Amino acid sequence: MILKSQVEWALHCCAILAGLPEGRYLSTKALAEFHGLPKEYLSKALQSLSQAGLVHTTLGPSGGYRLARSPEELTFLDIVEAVEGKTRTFVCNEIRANNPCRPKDHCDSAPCAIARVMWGADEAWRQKLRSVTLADLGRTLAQELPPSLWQDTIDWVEDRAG
Amino acid sequence: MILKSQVEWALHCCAILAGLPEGRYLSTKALAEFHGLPKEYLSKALQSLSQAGLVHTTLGPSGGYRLARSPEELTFLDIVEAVEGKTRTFVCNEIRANNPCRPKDHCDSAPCAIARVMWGADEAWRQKLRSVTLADLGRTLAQELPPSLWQDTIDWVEDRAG
DNA sequence: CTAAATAGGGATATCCATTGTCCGTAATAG
DNA sequence: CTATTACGGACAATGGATATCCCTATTTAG
Ligand code: SF4
Ligand code: SF4
Repeated sequence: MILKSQVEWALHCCAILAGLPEGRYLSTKALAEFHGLPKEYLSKALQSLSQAGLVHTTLGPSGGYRLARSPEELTFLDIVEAVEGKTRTFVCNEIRANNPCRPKDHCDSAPCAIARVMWGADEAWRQKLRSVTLADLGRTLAQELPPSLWQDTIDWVEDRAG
Repeated sequence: MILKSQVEWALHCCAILAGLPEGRYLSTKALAEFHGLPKEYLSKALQSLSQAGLVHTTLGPSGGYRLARSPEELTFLDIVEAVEGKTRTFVCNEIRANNPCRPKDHCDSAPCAIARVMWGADEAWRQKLRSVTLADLGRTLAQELPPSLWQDTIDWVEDRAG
């Protein structure tokens, strides 16, 4: 059970978009070149972000993507769920219904204990992702990256932004 | 990103094994019939449990599986990791290495901030699973299931146990 | 106005993990 | 000895993830 690589791509792209000057847009082409990713396929991930309403887009030359909300209001969970979907990682196939001892008219009112535990763990995972915003990530990166690399990256983005 | 169904199967089988009288064994065949699952494939899941040391096995007629430890010492995480593996759900492909601004001699000492957040969420998920034991599950089930069904199931298992 | 660049989306091919089946081998109980 | 079992290797079927290609509508640059 491994998250799709599109999740990593989307997170990186959002991290870059978070540093974009107000009102500017960055194209799929620029994002793909920056990360060394296949442009067409990365486009699918960005479309997921767009459909989820996390980013805003414009067409034409100098078009592309920008964040739809402030980095303070965009969490890791938003991005992960946009790409990976909101389905819980544990699916219950109701195999308890096959229990040969069970009377035919028996009807289960509630999800069983096993499913509840698994869903609880799933929720803990989501809660952790919900607790970190893009703004938090930006602060950490600014602290940890060598200042020159950080500045060069900002310049590169600004240069390619439409 | 969805857990394999073998995880659900393994959890259900362990729940049954937890109710097995001391020293008795329950075969793949019985477990498969009880849950309405393909015997050969369920066998793979049980082999995973065996390789992880969670269950003890014997061969021959009246052979099968029993728990290797007390239900108090067996957590959901043990079972999930035995079947699903211990690999973290977020894999880092080091796409930051493709950043065109990065000097060629640059060497990343630590995993980046994005990966750390994702791995933190993964750990929260595991921690939650680690906090529930098979004994906890047994107590919940005994409380929630209709007493007659509970008793019938115990009898069925006892009848099929070698 | 025209041409180039862009997001979006459908169709398709490839790869790979999951799911499932089959069979041979060694061990063990009766 | 015989039936039953766990175990493991080989293999097929399925489906989701990955990746590419191409067409369309829209918008900006010139
Ligand atoms: S996880 Fe619970 S609800 Fe789902 S099949 Fe198993 S017993 Fe039933
Ligand atoms: S998640 Fe972090 S370590 Fe992994 S590729 Fe992205 S930046 Fe690099």
